[in-house]
Amino acid sequence: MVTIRDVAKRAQVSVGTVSRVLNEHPKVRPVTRRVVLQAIEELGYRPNAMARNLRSSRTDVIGLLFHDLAQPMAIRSVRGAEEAASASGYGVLVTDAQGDADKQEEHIRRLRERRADGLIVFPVGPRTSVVNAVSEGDAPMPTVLIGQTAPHAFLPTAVVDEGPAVEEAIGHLASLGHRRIAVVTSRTYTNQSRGRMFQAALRRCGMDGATSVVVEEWQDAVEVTRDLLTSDDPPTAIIAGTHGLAPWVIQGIRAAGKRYPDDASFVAFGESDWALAFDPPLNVIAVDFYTHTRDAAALLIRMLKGDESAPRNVSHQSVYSRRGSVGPVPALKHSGEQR
Amino acid sequence: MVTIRDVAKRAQVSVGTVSRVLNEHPKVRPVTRRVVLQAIEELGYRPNAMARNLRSSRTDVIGLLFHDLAQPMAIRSVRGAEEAASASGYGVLVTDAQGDADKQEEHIRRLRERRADGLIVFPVGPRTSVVNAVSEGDAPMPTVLIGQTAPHAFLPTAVVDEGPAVEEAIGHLASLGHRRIAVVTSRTYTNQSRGRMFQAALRRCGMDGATSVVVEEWQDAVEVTRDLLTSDDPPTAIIAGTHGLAPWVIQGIRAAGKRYPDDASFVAFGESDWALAFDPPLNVIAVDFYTHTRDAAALLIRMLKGDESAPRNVSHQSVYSRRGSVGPVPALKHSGEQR
DNA sequence: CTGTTAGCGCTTTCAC
DNA sequence: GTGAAAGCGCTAACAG
Repeated sequence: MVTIRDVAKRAQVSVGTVSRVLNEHPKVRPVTRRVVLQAIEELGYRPNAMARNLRSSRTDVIGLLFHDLAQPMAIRSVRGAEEAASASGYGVLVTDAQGDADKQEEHIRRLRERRADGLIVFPVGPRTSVVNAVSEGDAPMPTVLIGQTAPHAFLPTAVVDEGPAVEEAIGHLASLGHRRIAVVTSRTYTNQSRGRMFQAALRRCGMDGATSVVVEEWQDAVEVTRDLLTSDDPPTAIIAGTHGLAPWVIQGIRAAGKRYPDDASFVAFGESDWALAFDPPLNVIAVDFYTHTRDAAALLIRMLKGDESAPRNVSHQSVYSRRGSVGPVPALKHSGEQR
Repeated sequence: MVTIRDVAKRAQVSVGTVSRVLNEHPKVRPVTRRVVLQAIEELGYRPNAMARNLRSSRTDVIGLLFHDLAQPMAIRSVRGAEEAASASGYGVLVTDAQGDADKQEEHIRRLRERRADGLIVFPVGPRTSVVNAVSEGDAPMPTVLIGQTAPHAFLPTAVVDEGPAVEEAIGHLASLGHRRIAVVTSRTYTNQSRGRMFQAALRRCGMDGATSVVVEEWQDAVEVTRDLLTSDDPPTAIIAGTHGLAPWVIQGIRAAGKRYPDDASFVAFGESDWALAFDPPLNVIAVDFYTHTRDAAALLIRMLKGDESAPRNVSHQSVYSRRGSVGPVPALKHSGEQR
């Protein structure tokens, strides 16, 4: 392996000088600089990041910890983080808690051992678990939380503000006469604060709440949806709490012998190209996780660089997109089957 | 920061001994071991991976380099690699070449500087570019290529064997009378060897080739598909060369005022839950990239651990799933519109 | 401007 | 079994 000493020898300078040109220190004579650069070139020298890390106690790596990497939004987040990180010379270490708070803590612990410079977390379970894990030890690990609903008191947060979009969606349903709504969610993504916000919105629109079903595996949503729709008192609208559930809910609607939006309206959280490919296309409540996580990573990196003017939180609003999967409740249409 | 010296002091032993218990060296007296462990516990000591790395010249990190992280299969691969790595105490650094061979080389260079222990690459452009970049310098970086069609001569390869599935799909189409096929692919995923294999299969089935269109952006597939289908001599079957294209092709079919499978058959490369949610569901040619990349990562890790009995390549076959998006060519159905 | 030097925290001989 | 000591390759502080 070719080290900084080899370069120094070849360039007839000291290692200190080589280090200086490597780190773009201003006080290096242009001639010296050129000689060193040439030696580096000739030797094909690559600085050893490990040694550099040890010395500077930085790794230029940020951790990206997911509650569940199987969520369709995850890939957009990975891309966003990778893009922001890459642009600043950082690397992104991706880990997956698989919906398990214990795994989440274990991953945080590992990332601390690896001395990741910072961390972005999509939390699973109570946030305190994350807070404890990142602040464990002497120096807490700089962390940006991906926030559900509200910023966190201790940790900088990239908040996904779903409130207005949810209100709008519920209002839309209410205006079309819907009173009985069912929400299907997955075990790996149960967001309590969203649940509360949701219930509040429902009440405000004159509904007394929604049936909520949590499925273990996404495909279980087929059966769950079918049963819901074929029950004695079926909901008139179904909401998929996570984008991964949407294709299964759609199959469930079909399995019940129904169609949206005529027999039941359908709204999904999350967005994908597929939502537009259906006929009619799907109404969704979604935030752009690519941008969101890119901004979260950018914020983290500003923090890491000691940028005092960095904001404490960033926020993006979810948007409710009206397409074709929501319609009036069947009862209100009476007979005559329009459309 | 609490270091190994602090632990040694507290446990009244030397740093060497602490290091030994840390590394589960067999020759440590159980009593000593316990005392050290206790000191570690009390001090909340976490070994510093950077120092360890420098000393052992291993980082326990593998790089995962994508040709295009926006491909829907990417997330499955990330999960597979993360799972295999995590299970063996490795971390996964994810990078994205965004369809650009130069970026690919740049990322490989960066990963070498970071001293990633190994690398998994979904190559973009000529493989030689990857081979050069990983073998640059004194010690080549252990690398597993994700293979398109065939294993590589120099690098261990995780081969996606698409041959039989493609043959079967083409045969299926041929048996239903299809003679004019169009393939829509994306700029960021153009696989030359697949193209050749494809043409060979077509010829074998008595077709003289397929129209092939490369789109710049996925959504361009809408227009392209519509134009194809409304031309004077439209293809009777459309193939989406990448799963990300499928929803757009579907929209294109609709934009042309047509329906699959009646007016044109449709097959997509790649798989997703959405393919099952359509009515009728989509025929696909796909390999399980979760398993595939998990196995690729496992192979890499075996290599890194010096496992001589590790196979040189691994391989998974693509599968052609017949669902409902392929039917007889319109002309053969004459009038009478069955179904 | 440049050379010299002292470690960063850990693993790993080499003695005892 | 355990301790002492020599660095891994680099950065930064201090002289000059």
